[in-house]
Order: sequence, then structure tokens, then C-alpha cells
Amino acid sequence: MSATIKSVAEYAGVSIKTVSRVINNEGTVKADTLVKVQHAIEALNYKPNKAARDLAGRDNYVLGYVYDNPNAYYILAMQNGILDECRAGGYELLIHPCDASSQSIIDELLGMVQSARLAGLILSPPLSEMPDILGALDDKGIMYVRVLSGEQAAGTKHPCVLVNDFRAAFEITEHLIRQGHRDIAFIAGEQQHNSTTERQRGYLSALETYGIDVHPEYMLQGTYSFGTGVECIKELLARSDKPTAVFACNDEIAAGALFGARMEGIDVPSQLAIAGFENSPFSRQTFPPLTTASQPTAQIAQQATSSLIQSLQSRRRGGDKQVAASHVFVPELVVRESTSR
Amino acid sequence: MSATIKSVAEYAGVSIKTVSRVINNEGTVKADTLVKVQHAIEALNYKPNKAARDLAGRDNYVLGYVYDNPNAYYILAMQNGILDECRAGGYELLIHPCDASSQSIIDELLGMVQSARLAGLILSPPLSEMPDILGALDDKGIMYVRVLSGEQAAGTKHPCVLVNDFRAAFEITEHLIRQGHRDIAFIAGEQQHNSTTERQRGYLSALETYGIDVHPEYMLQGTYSFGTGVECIKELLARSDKPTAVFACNDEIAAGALFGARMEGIDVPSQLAIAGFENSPFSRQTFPPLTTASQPTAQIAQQATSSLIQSLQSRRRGGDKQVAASHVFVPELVVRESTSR
DNA sequence: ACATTCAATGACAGCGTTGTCATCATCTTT
DNA sequence: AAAGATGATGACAACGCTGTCATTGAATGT
Repeated sequence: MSATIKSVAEYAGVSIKTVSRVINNEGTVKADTLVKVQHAIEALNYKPNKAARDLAGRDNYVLGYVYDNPNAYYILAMQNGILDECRAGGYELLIHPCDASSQSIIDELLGMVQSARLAGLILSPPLSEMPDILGALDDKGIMYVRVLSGEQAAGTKHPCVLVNDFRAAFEITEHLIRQGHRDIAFIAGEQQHNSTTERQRGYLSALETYGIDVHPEYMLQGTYSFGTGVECIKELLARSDKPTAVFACNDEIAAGALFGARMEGIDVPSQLAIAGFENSPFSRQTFPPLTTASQPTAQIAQQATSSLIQSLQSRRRGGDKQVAASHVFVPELVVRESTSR
Repeated sequence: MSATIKSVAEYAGVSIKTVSRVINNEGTVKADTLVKVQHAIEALNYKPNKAARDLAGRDNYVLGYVYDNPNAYYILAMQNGILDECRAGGYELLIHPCDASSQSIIDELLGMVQSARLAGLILSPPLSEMPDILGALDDKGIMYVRVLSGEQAAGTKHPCVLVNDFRAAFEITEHLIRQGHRDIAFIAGEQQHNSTTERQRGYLSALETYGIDVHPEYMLQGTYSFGTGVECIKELLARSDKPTAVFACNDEIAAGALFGARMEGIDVPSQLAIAGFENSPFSRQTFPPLTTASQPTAQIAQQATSSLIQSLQSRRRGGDKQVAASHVFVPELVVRESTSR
């Protein structure tokens, strides 16, 4: 049927082990041998058999994506990005939704890694920000890559991909200020997500930069849900000193706030400006559409996955324990009608 | 580390081949031997090694989920249902988004099945309704299960799971009629989806049952998108004989219609009733929330997957070519405020 | 020139299953 | 009772790769 390592070896006139060295980038192959083998691989359109590699090697060519996040759009975008890179690198993906607040979450993850002999994990918030989990993985020598909120790499030996929520939140707040708003409320999601506190920091920093006093009563906190938006906006609009703008921690909260405002008979944007975060599809499907910040989730996922695969390869090659690279993405401001004057 | 077929065989005092027969349900094992082996498996907590099975067997323990559908909630719900069953049956899942209208779609699928040695495919609309694709798969002897719109099984040798869109659409239309509406518009999505025509049939059948004349100008057609809802509602509201109710083929269209109505200054539900279909999360996140029909997508996916796995097993056992079972689900009417009087 | 080291390569044994074919015990049939 | 058919089981190779260790040839040091 399809080419095997043996046929490639014969074609190139070397042993199968040398071909194995080439496909695994072991780096101990002479330059001209390397070329010969690569030619043979190309000529025969050889693809290593995953089952055989899994069976013979120490761990399987399978990565795990672990998440605890109700946001379907986010998950799907992450997943698609991960899948693209997995396919390119010959890996499979095991998808594992879980409950981060569960007592047994650590055992669950360790058990999963062991029983499926996973090569590595991709962690997105909030799991990527839980020291206990990371510590347990480190102890067992499990490879992983983290996607999380932050501005610069915390020097670990594991790669990570950062999303600069601080900066983006600053820009959204700045946008509202430039529209003339001074009474700007902030509705937060779960505090356990680092992105929540980062976005809050960005909000506060913008207020400070523009010399606007912080109004603690304007800062509310709930969950990343439509319901939180509805409740919080009601609370805000019940005040005698209503805010004129709201920055919600994500689009779902913002959509809820929009809904709530409308129920109270408040028009958006003329009486109240609302901004969200994430640029999820339904930020375009509200009336009016939401100003938000767009993060290239699929691209972030690709970057994370390819970093992980690279670490995996370098470890197999001999384990240079150097600090892994990290990448930073800054979400981009998207202005729509929910904040227009 | 963990138990292998060999350790189970020793423990049970049989050969490894007999253990293999047991775990594959080959059925040629004596009753008491069977019990012995099952005990051994339980005692040692034995799980067959997937890589070894893949390597030794004819095809891999991997199923493929192929889809062409922009609806994140639907896909994720399908996927979760499929994953649950896969895990239970020891299968992996390969996820493959694709473009159903592509010229090379058939080659793409066949190539994928061959190169990943997939055991079978799970097809959702519109792919599950394309005769060319099904024919090509049949020719190659590729196993698959279909999820599609319909009322009863088309007797094929492949299992299928049906969603009775006709019935549910009838009920939605009936609900509108009972609310006193007679001028009910219908906004369709892509005609290539069987569900579109089924829902349309249900709509027409309800009108007929209640002796209401069909008004062809009230029947519009577009895509399953927010934009279609916006455009179609504008067209409908521009008429002198405006409809008093709209049944949109899915929630996304309905949300667009709601949006469009509001832009035209029409209140929902007092001036116009709107119903959607699907019960996707954002049918709850519009103002007012949408009346819709709820289909248990994850459950449908589970049923489909377990049917497929069963077919696979029975084929391995000797290939009784009997007509495969099919299951029917009827989406359930969910009444919310967008149609209240 | 000779011993020593090191880089490059190969031979070969697994990895844990399934498929094929052979074997053996047990029924039927005549 | 002998022959054949049938059912249950086992021995063993094969699947395609990686890990280990041995071997080769060239470079280095003295």
C-alpha cells in the first residue's frame, strides 16, 4: 500500500534506523545522507505510521487539549487552530473538557496523561493559571504549553502564549474616554481568570492616565455570562448617578447589559455606551453591534501547539533544558455602533 | 505498567488469542472460558492498547467526523456527544471540517479515510444528504452513519439517525396559528439542507390543516445566517400586507429578523411574532427571547456514534448484511416571549 | 605511527495486538 | 465403530516503528 520506513531505507540505500533518525530530527545524520533520505521520503510520499510510532516509542503522538470554558466560539476556534498544527505535525488530539474547580482535577489530568500516554498538554485559562496543576505536571515531567493572560513571559522551561489583555482593555477604556465619557462602569467575570484582573488593570490604568477618579461603585463583578450583564446593568441603572458607559469583560456580559438596558428603556448608544471584549460572533448580532476587542484565537492556538511540538522534539533530541520561547498577542480594538456618539 | 493481553491470558490460563477473541466479541468462545477471561480482564483492569490494535488490525480505531456547518453550538454539541461514545468504545475521533460544495470533496474524503485508515465516518447535514458522496463511500465499502432530516428510515445497510423536522415545524406553525396568526411568513435557509425543505413542508402542512391559504410572497429564502434574517424581514415589512408572524428556519435567522424588525421600529411580539428553530444558546439571549424548537443534539450524536460502532463490530464478526437500525428524534417546541400575545 | 575518542551508522529485539493456519476435542453421520 | 464435520483453542508471524547496543571510519592527541 503506502510507503514504509523500510521502503524508504532501501530507496535511499541506508538502514531503517537512519531514516528514523531523519524523521525524528535527531540531528546525528551527515548532511549528504540527510539529503538522500529526504529525497527518498519525498519520492515515495512517505508518511510515518502513527500506530507503529505509538507502539514502539515512549509516548504516543497524541496531544491533549484540556479546558473548562463554556464559550463555544472560543473553544471551537482554539480547537481548530490546534487541529491544524496537529495535522501538520502528525499528532492526534484528545479533547478533554473538565471542571477546574473539582477536587480531583489533578488526579484526573495525571490519569488521563498516563492512560493515553499523551505527549503533552495544551492548557487554556483558567487551568493554565492554576499553580497547583502546573506544579503537579512539572513533578511528573509532563510537557505542556500554556495560553494565558499577561504581558511578558514568566521564565519557565515550558513555552507559553500570552494575550495582552491589559493593553487591549486600556485601549477600549481610552476609546470610551475619547468619546467623552467619564462615568465608565466595569463589569468583571470570574476573578479566577487572570484575564479578568488584567482587563480590570487596563481599565484602571486608562482612567488614571486620563486623570479620571475611580468610582468603586461602578465596578461590579459576576461571571462570564449573559445573566451577569443583565443583573449588573440593572444595579447600575438603578443609581441616581448612572454611568454613561459600560465596559464589560466579555461580549456575553455586554450582550446581557444591552438586553438589560433595553428592558429599562435606556437607549444604546445615545443614553449609554457599551463595550465588550472578544469579538465573538454574537457581538455582531446584537442591536446595535458591540464595540469589542478582537483576539486571533485560532492563531494563538496554532502558535501554542507548534511551540509545544517543538519542545517535544527538542526534548526527544536530548533535552536542552533552556527556557522556552513565548509569544505575545495583543487583541485589537474593534469599534462598532454600541459606543458611537 | 498496565496490563497487557499477555498478562490477562496468563491470569486466565488461556492463550492470548482467546483473550483477543473475547475483547473483540468474536463469539466463538465457550461460555465458561468467556467468564474466566472476563474475570481476568476485570481483575487486572485491562484496557486494550489502541496503538497495537491499530498496527495489527486492518483499520484503526479511529472514527471521522466530517462536517460543513458554521454553527459553533451545533458542532460542539455533536462533537461532545460523539466523543462520549468514542471514549466508551475505545475509539479516537478525527475531526474534519470541509467544504461540501467543493469539486474535490469526494476525493478529499476518500483520501482521508484511506490515509488515516478510518474505521468509519459520522456524517451530518448537508454531507449526509448528498447521494454522490454516499455512493462513493458505498463503492469503497466505507462504513458510515448519517444524521439527517426525515421521518422514517430509508432502508440502507448503513445506520442512520433521523430528526423529524417536519413534525417540529408543524408544531411551531400550529403554535403561531393558535396565537391567532393567519399571515405567517417563512424564511428558509439553504435549500440543499434537507431540514430546510422538511421544515417548509411542516409549515405548509400546518397551514393546510388549519385551512389557511398559502401566500407565496410570504415565503422567502436565503442562508442560515443573521444577515438573511435582517434582509428578509425588511422585505416583508416593506409590504402593505405585512405578515403578523414569522417562522424562521433557525435561531440565527430569527435573531436577524428580530434585529431587522427593531430597526424598522416594529415591536416584537406585540406587532410581530417571531419563532426560530434549534434552541441555540442565543435564542435565549435576544430580547425578547425566541420561541424555538429544541433538538437534543448531543444525544443524537451519541446515538449515531454508538450505532456506527455497533455496525463496525458486527461487520468484523462476519458481516451480517442486514439492514441497520435507525432512530428518530422529534425536536420539542419551546415557547418563549417572542411569540406571546 | 599508534592509541584514543567521537561522530555516523547499522543490526536486531522488542512494543501489544490481530490474522492465519494448525491442532485438538467433541459431536454427527453412516 | 470409523469417518467426517464442527467448534474451540493455540502457536506464531506480522504490523512499522523506536531504543539499545555494537560497529565502522575518521579525527584527534601523543
